[in-house]
Amino acid sequence: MDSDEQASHVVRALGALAQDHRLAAFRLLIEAGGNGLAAGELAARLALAPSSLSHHLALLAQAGLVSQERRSRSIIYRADLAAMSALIGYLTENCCGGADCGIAVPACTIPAPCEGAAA
Amino acid sequence: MDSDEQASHVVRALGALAQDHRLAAFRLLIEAGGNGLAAGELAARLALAPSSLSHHLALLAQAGLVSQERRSRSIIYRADLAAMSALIGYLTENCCGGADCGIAVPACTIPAPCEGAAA
DNA sequence: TCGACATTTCGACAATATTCGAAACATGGA
DNA sequence: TCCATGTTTCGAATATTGTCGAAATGTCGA
Repeated sequence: MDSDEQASHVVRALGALAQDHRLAAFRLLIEAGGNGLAAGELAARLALAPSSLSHHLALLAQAGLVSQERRSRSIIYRADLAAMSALIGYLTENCCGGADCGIAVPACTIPAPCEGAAA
Repeated sequence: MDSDEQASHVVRALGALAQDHRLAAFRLLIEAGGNGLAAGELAARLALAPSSLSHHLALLAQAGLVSQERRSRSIIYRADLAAMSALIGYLTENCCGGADCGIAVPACTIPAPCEGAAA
C-alpha cells in the first residue's frame, strides 16, 4: 500500500468512527469481545431503526473495523482489534514521527490473554 | 468530563482528522514541529483556496488538535501533540478495554527531545 | 410450502460538509 | 494616511451524510 492509499484508508477508518452511533456501536462490540453482537441487539441498545444501524455497520465493515458472520437468522458483528490496532499505530507514528515529540502513548494494557471467541 | 462528553469530544476530534485535506494538513503540522506553519504556506502545499483551508483549520482548532498564534501578518498553526496523545489514549483504552485483547500498540518512538518551538 | 423472524437494500428527505470567490479584517511598511 | 500582504468571514452552490419506512433477501420451524 503506497502512502496515499494508506492515508485514504485511514481517513475512511477515522470517518467510520467519527459519528456518535458508530463510535457507540464499535465500543459495544469491543465490550462484547469475541462473542460479538447481533445487528438487532445493537439496534436495540442504540435505539436506532434497524435500517439505520445496518447502514452504519456497513460503513464500519467497509473500513475494515468490524467483521460479520451469519449465525442462523442473525448476523453477528465483531470488532476487528487488529484493524483498530493498525489505525492506532498509524496515528501514533503520525503523532510522533515529526520533528519534536515527547509524548508517551499509554501502552495497551493487555488485561487477559483472550478468553476465546467461541459462542 | 463525563463519559458522554468525552465520547462527543472524541467524535469531534476523529471527524476533524477524517478528511483528506485536514489529515494532510495535520501531518504537515506534525512534520513542521514546534516551528509550525503559516496558514498560507499550508494552503499552498495543499493546493487549496485560502478560505477553504481556513475553514478546515478552524475545525481542527475547534477539536483542540491545533493551536494558532499570530506572528506579524501571518498566523502560525501548530499541532497539539498532547491533544493527539489524548485521542490515541482514548482509542487505545477503547480498543483494549474490552473483554479480550492481545494487541500491542507500537510505542511512541520519541526521536528527539524537541528542538524548541522558537522562531 | 408457508409464515415468522432478522437483516439488508432501496427510495426519499432533511441536515451537514466541502468548496470557492468576494468582501471584511488585521498587520506592517512607505 | 495609504497601500500591500495574509487571513478570516460571509454567501452560495454542490456533494455527502444520517435517518426512516417500505420492500426485498435470507433463514428456520411447522
